[in-house]
Amino acid sequence: MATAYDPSQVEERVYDAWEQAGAFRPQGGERPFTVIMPPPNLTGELHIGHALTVAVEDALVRWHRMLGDDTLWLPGVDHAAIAVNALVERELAAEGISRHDIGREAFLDRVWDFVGRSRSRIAEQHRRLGASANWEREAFTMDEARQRAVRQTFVNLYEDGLIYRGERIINWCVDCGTALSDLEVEHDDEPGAFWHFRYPVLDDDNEQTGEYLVIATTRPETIPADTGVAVNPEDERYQHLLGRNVLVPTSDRPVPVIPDEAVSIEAGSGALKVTPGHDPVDFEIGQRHGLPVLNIVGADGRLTEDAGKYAGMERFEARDRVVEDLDAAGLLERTEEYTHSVGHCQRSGTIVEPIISEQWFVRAEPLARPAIDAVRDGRIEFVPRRFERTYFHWMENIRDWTISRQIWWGHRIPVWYCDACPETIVAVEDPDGCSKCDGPVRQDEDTLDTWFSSGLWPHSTLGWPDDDADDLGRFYPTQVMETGYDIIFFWVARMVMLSLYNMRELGDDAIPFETVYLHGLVRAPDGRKMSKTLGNVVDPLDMIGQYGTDALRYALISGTSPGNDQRITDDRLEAGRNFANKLWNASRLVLTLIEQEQLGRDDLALPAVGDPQLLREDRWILSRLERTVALADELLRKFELAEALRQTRDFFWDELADWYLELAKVRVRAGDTTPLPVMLHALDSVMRLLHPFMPFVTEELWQRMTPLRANAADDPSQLIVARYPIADDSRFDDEAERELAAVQDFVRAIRNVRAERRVDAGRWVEAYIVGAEAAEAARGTAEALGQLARVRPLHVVDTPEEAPSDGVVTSVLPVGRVVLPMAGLFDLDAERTRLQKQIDDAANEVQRLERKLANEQFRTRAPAEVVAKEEERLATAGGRLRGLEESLAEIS
RNA sequence: GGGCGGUUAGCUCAGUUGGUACGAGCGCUCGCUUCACACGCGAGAGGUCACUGGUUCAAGUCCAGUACCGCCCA
Repeated sequence: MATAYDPSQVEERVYDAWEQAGAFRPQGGERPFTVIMPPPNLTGELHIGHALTVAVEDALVRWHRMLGDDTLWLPGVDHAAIAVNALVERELAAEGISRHDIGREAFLDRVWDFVGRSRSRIAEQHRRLGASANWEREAFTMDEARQRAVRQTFVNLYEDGLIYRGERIINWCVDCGTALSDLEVEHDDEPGAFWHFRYPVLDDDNEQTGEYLVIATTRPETIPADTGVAVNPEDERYQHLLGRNVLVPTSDRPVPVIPDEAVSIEAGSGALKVTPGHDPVDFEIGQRHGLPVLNIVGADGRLTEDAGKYAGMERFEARDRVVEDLDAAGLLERTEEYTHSVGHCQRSGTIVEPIISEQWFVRAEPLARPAIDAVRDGRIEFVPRRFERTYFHWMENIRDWTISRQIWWGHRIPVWYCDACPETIVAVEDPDGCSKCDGPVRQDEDTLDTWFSSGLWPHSTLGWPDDDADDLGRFYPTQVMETGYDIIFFWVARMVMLSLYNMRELGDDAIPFETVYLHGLVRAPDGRKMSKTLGNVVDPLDMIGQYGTDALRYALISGTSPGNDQRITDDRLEAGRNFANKLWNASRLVLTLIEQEQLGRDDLALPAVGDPQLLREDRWILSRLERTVALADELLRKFELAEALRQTRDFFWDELADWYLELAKVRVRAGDTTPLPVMLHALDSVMRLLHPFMPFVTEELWQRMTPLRANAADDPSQLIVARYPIADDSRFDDEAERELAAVQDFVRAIRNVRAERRVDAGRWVEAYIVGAEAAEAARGTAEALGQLARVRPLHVVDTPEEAPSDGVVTSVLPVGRVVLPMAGLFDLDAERTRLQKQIDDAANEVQRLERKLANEQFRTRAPAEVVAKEEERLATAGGRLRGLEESLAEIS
């Protein structure tokens, strides 16, 4: 074996072996454990966030697979309609053509080319990350099965009156050339201006009275679309103007002054221009007062004919021109700097334009109600819990969902219009002609929001709506949906709504998943969000190249806690690599020793509980192992992955490697091979415990060790499908744990004295251990204890009187004391200072405890166990103090 | 404007039902080519748990408020 672990020698080979063995397929079992992977976008490479998703989901999946559950992790890819549409349009633009030049069919051919390449790349990257996903079931939001699911859902919703078409004010992205839902608009505060314009007031004959109504706006370019001016009905300043008209200053068009509660008296001048065609709030005001709607911004962001002299101008250019013109006309009263919230398209970053447009909508409220109930009554649980509030808040204030998009890549809306009659046909199968008059039909040009199809993911991937979908019955509802908290609304909420709707025949089991586990963002080392523009993105494949997949996964898991962001730094990756290397070397030690001793399977069977072959340190490490197994199980069940990993790591490194292997080595060198079965068993368990987190190195080492194990015949040939450890509490051994804690204390105390007194690290010194009740443990482990502390000869005695008191350095511990004759190295002053310092510490401790126990309130109100514990502490500290004082007295 | 989260060792972060801060990794100091591992071993230093007040025998942990940082929604 090499002296260091080299991931590049292992990972690819191990992954292929798993896949060839069919280990990623559901293996059968009593309970299903299903996780549907959040489908990455078809665009681009996997980023570090995907790596976290894989690390967490794969850990859960591997754990459940090893528990013997019927485990399915179903991977897939999302077609990312707007993004991919734009990407291919950019490719075309580079060739100097637009999608309209080549037509819908040719355009989609090009997209499908791209799809093929991109999907295989994503799958390949997942393999590098070690994802044990069932690739045979890989799904795509645009494949045939998913197309059927989308159409069926659309038709059902339409027939139930939950999908409608209408003219509403929607968010329009001029760059993407499509409508967007509210969620796809991101609001940012931006510096802008508040322009105060004068609107001439008219009398009853529509003649100017010479009075002006001042109106403040951040969007002067929309003035030509004003169809009213609103004031608060309570506003004293404007009572006389109600019912009058004012002149729209760009257009010399009279519009009425109307009262509306929505207008704030304090904001601006207290008068609001009403532009129903270009503002959602104004749209509602306009509806209440029957104001006409003018649309003056076109789909390309340029002003339309209705904008009069501004027609044809780009919208922001028009803004400048309107300001200039009105200023020149003396109608600009003043300009105020103003920071306001501006909506941007999530994809393109372009400022979104609210416009009136005919679109398809989902009536959300009826779908939201059962979705609220499912979480309210606990059928679905969020981890961490606090996100349920966020979910409720959104669901309870839900608005209708704009689902049509004016792009070509995506699920085309399954609606046909008859050319010969007014009939509209909504159907799963393409109709041959009009169902009413048999005339020719045209399909709606638009496609659906990507999230409409991803909202069906938990059931569409399992075969819905096919009646004979075995997977649906076997794996639905799924157990865990693991994803980022940033897509609760986009995705999680919609999966709940649409799954409950489509699967409603199942009653309480219609839920798409039982638990929603939400991870946080992975940030750059400086705490900022990673972004391509900042240039601080961490590419997971680079990290794998440098440190190995296990190290990357260790770094991600150890830094994650549900719902919280984390930073990824080289430190963590190094820690992961070092840990893998430590596992490698500990295993190398054990394998080498077994080889040297020429032990066979029969010699390596772990002795049963109570077998005298097991010494106290054997019983100790086995006890600690079983406690770690119990703890890891408890933590994993609570989704506390980082803590489970840490506890296992600590057991392995701080107890097994640092102490047990060191103790055992001494015995083996002395010709006692009985620690080897214990070492082998402990390492075997550690590999199993860690496999979900660090699958490659554990699989590799386990396979090297397992042929040696006596009960290996019960095991499969690969760790990935072996059994996860279950705590055996008959191995718990409080006595051995107490005794070994004492041994560790003795060794540490001697090492501490040596370091403090600058004894050369290699030099052997004589020492006395005064053990009291720990004497037996010290005698039993004397050989190893001497080796670890580099002590020879070592005397274990029962009372202080049996140890020398002249020229010695003493440490008094709760479990006893250590005494080191220092001869030439002895320094009386230094020893007095040493002892005095220990006395001070002990005295402080005694004083603190005495004070606490003297408090009558504490004695009467605190639980008896707590009081007893404090009393015990006092006794120990008191004993230690007396011992120290005796030692000091002897040398004074 | 509403909601949520954060503020614990120099840095990044754990601390689940209130009972001596078990803290961890990295960094720092000192010493080690100890025959598994320098991707290592041993010994150390380092914290008024943001602030104020309250509940309690006892608060990093519960309650009220303040400050700063971040996120989401309107």
